Order: sequence, then structure tokens, then C-alpha cells
Amino acid sequence: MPRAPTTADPFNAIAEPRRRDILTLLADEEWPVTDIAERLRIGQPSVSKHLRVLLDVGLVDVRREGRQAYYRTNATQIKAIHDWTRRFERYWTHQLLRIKARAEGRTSTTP
Amino acid sequence: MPRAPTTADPFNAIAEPRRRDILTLLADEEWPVTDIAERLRIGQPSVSKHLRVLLDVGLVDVRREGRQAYYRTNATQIKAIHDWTRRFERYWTHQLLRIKARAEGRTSTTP
DNA sequence: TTGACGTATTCCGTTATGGGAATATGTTTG
DNA sequence: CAAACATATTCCCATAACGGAATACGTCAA
Repeated sequence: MPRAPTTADPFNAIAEPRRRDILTLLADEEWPVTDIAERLRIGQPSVSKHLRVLLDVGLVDVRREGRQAYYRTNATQIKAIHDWTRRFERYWTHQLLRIKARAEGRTSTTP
Repeated sequence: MPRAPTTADPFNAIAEPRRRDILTLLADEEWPVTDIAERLRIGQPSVSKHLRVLLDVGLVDVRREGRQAYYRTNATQIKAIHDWTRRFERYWTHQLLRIKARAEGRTSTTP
């Protein structure tokens, strides 16, 4: 069984750094494809392909106007990832506390 | 250029659902490989391979004791993902407000 | 209509996946 | 030492990624 397609879910979609860049860029305002390509220094076909993936997963929305396509981040899908990671929030907090405690020469159980 | 290896970074590593399951299981306490396989109904070699990926990325720690290897989630790497998603927090909040407003028959600009 | 423009898709080629089965490595026990 | 046990690795294979180049579409302008 090969790796799941990038369009399988938001987790797979955001694994690609450039797609994360695109999502960040499109968070505040919509942009047409060419502008995205210019700003991020990516070839237009690549941008189109990345946007295709993001669109399939629902991470972006499109607004077609004439021959241009304005894309914009739809953050609701990112929430799913955020919610998953949030369950570990207390662990890295504890880890930090432990590290801090060790650095100060005392154990985490005796604060 | 193919897709980045799963060991490239935590984003790629957690794209696989079973690896997320493993991380969730190992969050509270350490477990040996066989126990993980039993609890999650995955073959032992598969578990070992997933753990290998997670270990390379630093998402788990190991404690070897005799012939057993106790793995445990190291959540500090998950924080990187959490931090990235957190930057979009306000967007889905706004989106929800917009949806709610629309459902109540008023625009988001006139709350 | 023809041509220019903006976007999307297709065709490469290289690389990696994840599962199962078999096997290798290392450790404990009798 | 040999057998049992725990874990790791290798082999096999179908699937798919990503980038770049070329090309196909759809739309707008002259």
C-alpha cells in the first residue's frame, strides 16, 4: 500500500512546504494564480497543481472572474489539524517544565 | 522531484494516520512494540517501521531494556505543527462567526 | 477571427511509500 | 548451547508524488 494521496486529508496536503507557504499567503486576502507564482517564486503550473490539491481537500476556495481565478485560504480544515495537535499541548508544557527544573538542579516532582 | 520523505519533518511524519494513532497512544505512557501492535491491531513489522520514522523525526523517544524497547511520544516536535496551525486560529473563528451570522439572517458586518 | 493572456492539464523521470512475509539481530531462559 | 522471545530489517510491488516543459482550454481585446 503506497502513501496516501496528498488529497486524502489536510494532514497529507500540508505536508508539502510550498503548500503551507501558499496557505499562509492566501490567509489574509485572495490572489490570482500568477501573483502567487511570482510572490513565492514557483512556476505557474506547479502553483496550479498545488492549488488543485488544496482545493480538493477544501483548504482553499476559488472565485472565478473572467480568465482569472482568485484563491483564498479556507482555514476551517486547518482547525482539524490544530485540534489534533492541541491534545498534546500539556505534554510539551510539562516537558519544558521538566527541562527547566533539571536546569535549575531540582526535580520536576519537587517544584 | 518526488514527495519529501516521511522522515523529512514532523509534518510529513504525521501525515500517516497510523502514526498519529501511535503518537496518541504513547502520549501518556511508554509502551513496548508488541503492545502497541496489539492495541492498534497493526503488524509488528509495520509498527517498528512507523516507530523508526517517528524516531528519526524526534516524535518519540526510546528506552531500551533488555530485549524490549519502550517508546514514548516526545511532543516537542508536535509543537512546531501546533504553532503553524495556530496562526490561522482567528480565521476559522471569523469564518464561524460569518456562518453563524448568515444563519441568523444578518451580515457579518452588522453584528 | 486572430492573437494574447491566465489557468489547467498532460507527459516525462526519479524517488519513496506502506503492508505482509520472511529473515536477521539481539536478549533471556532452561 | 539451544530454544524462545522482542524488535528490526529486507524484499517485493502497486501507487503516486513533484518539478519542468509542452500543451490544452477558456476568455478578453483588437
